Amino acid sequence: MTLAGPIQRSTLHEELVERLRDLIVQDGLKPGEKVPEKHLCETFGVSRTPLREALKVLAFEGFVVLEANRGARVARVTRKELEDSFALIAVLEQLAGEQAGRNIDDQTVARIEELHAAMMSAYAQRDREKYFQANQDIHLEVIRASGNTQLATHHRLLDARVRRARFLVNLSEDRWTQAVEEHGAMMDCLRRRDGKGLGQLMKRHMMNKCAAYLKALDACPGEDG
Amino acid sequence: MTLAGPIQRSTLHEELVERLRDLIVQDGLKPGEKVPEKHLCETFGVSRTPLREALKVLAFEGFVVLEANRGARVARVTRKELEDSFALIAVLEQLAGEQAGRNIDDQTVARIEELHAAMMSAYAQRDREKYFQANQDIHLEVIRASGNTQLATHHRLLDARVRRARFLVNLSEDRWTQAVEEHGAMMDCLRRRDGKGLGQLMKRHMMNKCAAYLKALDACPGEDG
DNA sequence: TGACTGAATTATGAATTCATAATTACGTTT
DNA sequence: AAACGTAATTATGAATTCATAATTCAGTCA
Repeated sequence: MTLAGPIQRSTLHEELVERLRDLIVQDGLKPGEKVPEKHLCETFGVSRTPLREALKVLAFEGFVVLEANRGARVARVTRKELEDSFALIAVLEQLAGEQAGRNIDDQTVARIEELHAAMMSAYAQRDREKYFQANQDIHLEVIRASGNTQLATHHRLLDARVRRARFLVNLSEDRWTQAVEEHGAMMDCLRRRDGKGLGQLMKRHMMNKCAAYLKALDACPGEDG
Repeated sequence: MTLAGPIQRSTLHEELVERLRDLIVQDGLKPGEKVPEKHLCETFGVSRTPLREALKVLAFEGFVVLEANRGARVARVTRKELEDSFALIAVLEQLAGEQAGRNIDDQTVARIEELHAAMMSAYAQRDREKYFQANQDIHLEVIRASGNTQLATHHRLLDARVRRARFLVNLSEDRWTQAVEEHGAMMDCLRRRDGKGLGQLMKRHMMNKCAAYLKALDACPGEDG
């Protein structure tokens, strides 16, 4: 996982947006810290112009806060904001489930079955990394299957917003078991093309996930207020 | 985009984001047109740097699309995107209604009562301008009352996305009557603090609004594909 | 010794400059 | 005259420069 070093892509600022966001999400830049423009320019090997364009985008996404003539600070994500974001993600996933129930094709269901199997295998092996990846992919596939591109866009934004919390906490054994059960129920709905049921399960699943994160964050000292 | 913290309108690029978005929403720049950087710099009296920073933000908001080495074009909002956006707005407003039912205080209810009265009076006088304003304010108050800042942020984004459609079509007499009835029912729920009911009504209200816009756009030639 | 003032330093917002990619215009060839 | 290829023009992405706001730090005075 390389976070520093020279870069190349179509436009510098796009790449910088990704890099900086990763830096923040993966806690390379701590909340409340001011973003050191000069230093980042040197580590990335770019001038200030594309970096500042990237900061404008990140400010819009909510990862940094711009203060007039005082540059950018990494945004503090409060517990309340986390709750709010999860509440939104929950209803977005509910909608995704509902619409996916109507629009999904057999091929996509088959792909999700595969991902689900991979996830279950990762669970059996207690491979957190693999589990998270498969889990994430399943949610993304359902969202894609909803056919609602706006939904996908906003979900991506919100997901990035809570990803740092996900990075900080380790899910408990109990929650893991519960999550696996929930995913099993979701697959049942998907096989029956029961969008309404799937939507409700996904919403509930998200709310449970939120509760688990908040509980874990309580035990994580120094995190927000 | 955090709503908290000190407001800074003191930077050029922020002002430019607003101005350019208004330009697009109010059809000053037509969809598909390329954004004339140089010309806009002259009319706004700024250099290219802040303008380009603003374009990056607008690209992430979805109002323009950036093509590598070919600058920015005004995004085409297809009928499908409009439908998708409205579907999202609908579930967001549903959530807002639900949460508002729990959190709202008497003072806010009173303010909404006033706005509702103003809206009804505008309806009686067939004053579209006033009606729209009061209508918009009511929705915003409910969203604010939900206490969910993330919800407010994303709603604002989506609303801007469909605002151009709102700008283009004139609501029909029938739809107007229907909308007023729906708002009446919403007020009833609000008085009873019935969040669940309010949420359902708001969702339905939005879906009806969407249907009305799409129908009106069908009669509006040259609009999307 | 500690708080306050003002100069020096640094960082930031914005303009300008520069290199290069893309588009247009023109001339050649068939 | 039409199509292709090349040169000139234009527009774009990024670096650099510049003016100013903010911060730091030294020196002074209580």
